[in-house]
Amino acid sequence: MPWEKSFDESDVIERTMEVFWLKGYSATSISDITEATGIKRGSLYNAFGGKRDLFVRSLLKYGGERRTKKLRMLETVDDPREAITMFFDSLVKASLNDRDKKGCFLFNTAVEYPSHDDETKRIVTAGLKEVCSFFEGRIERGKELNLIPDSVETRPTANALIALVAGIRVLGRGAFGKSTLQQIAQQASAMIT
Amino acid sequence: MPWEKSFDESDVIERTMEVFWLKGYSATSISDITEATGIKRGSLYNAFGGKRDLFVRSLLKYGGERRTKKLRMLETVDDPREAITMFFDSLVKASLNDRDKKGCFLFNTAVEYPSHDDETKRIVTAGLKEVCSFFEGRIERGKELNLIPDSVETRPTANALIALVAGIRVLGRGAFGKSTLQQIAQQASAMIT
DNA sequence: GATGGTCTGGACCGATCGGTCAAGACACGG
DNA sequence: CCGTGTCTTGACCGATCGGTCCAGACCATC
Repeated sequence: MPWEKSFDESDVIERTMEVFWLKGYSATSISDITEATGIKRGSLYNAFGGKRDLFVRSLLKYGGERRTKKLRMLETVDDPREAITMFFDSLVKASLNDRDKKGCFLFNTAVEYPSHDDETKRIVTAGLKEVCSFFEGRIERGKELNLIPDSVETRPTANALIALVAGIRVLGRGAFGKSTLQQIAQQASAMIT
Repeated sequence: MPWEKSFDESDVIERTMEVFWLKGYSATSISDITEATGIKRGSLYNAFGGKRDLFVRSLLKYGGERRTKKLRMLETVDDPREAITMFFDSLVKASLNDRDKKGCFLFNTAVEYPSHDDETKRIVTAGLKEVCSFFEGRIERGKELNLIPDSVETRPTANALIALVAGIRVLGRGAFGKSTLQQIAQQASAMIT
């Protein structure tokens, strides 16, 4: 058979993801993507389909490579309180190092809500639930180990934590500065003690 | 002099605001606005300028009429803890009654960050600071009245509260349901006791 | 009722949008 | 070295984008 593709699909999606991540779905044009990837229009459509397909692939790649890996790694930390604290610290660190102020692809997409179809919404919701489950799991584990008091209610606290994540990611897009984000992370840790 | 405008500018901005609020800046077209307002293209440009001007006017109207009025009203409540609780309750209620899932215009805009110019960013930041100041003021007042313990740190707590507001508004756009939002609000109240 | 000013409606503008397509470049099996 | 089938390229498509413009509708003034 004939002639392989001249590019690596995963690389192209990675670059595509960064454009969508920064500008959002509506404000990103196909031309933005061809410029960012160096792939010409026709090849893009031949390889991936249309704009929506590129977006969904980007979202899935974001979830699989960034979020899931990170959460699995944190679940190996002995002290579940530390796992949660580390999660928030890395969040703040990521926001401060984020020179383009991209924020979090997942939350950005959640806010773009009405521009997206059901499949996209489902992916976003699943991603958020995954983080939520991580918090719940760590809180429960902390109770088992008597590191987190039973007075901490698992579900409400997990939900509040993910709300704080949303806050850090949204406000970190430019509205608020370093010390503010750090204080939010500090309060998050305080919720589980 | 001749002939007044056939429409009320404030009404037109109100309808325009709702379109921007729902769809965001990039995904909203001038045609969307002419359809929502019934005002023809030429008149719109004659009266307001361009798309960006319409957006800024919408943002300012949102801040002045919705946020500021509400905060002033809540500041008259005797118990500052109750003022904060009421704020979160009304937030949850608004999110649940929000059939279009518009969320909060301010946070939606904050997430659309790179599509906007400096003036817009300034308006958004000022709006968020206003809410933050409200929280700080209420917490301080609560301490004066010995209703809020001194162990509650004013600034970090205020920042965490606004992060929770962001969370409710973002997650309330469709990802999470009623009980989740209520639990977040409940945790917010718990932070100041 | 003629004049002068503002506002309205909608045709029109070039640019750009997402998407298509056909011609050519290329690597394989025969 | 000739098909055969895939991938690349850039021209091209109709639709829509934000924005402009002007003829005509309209009211106040004289």
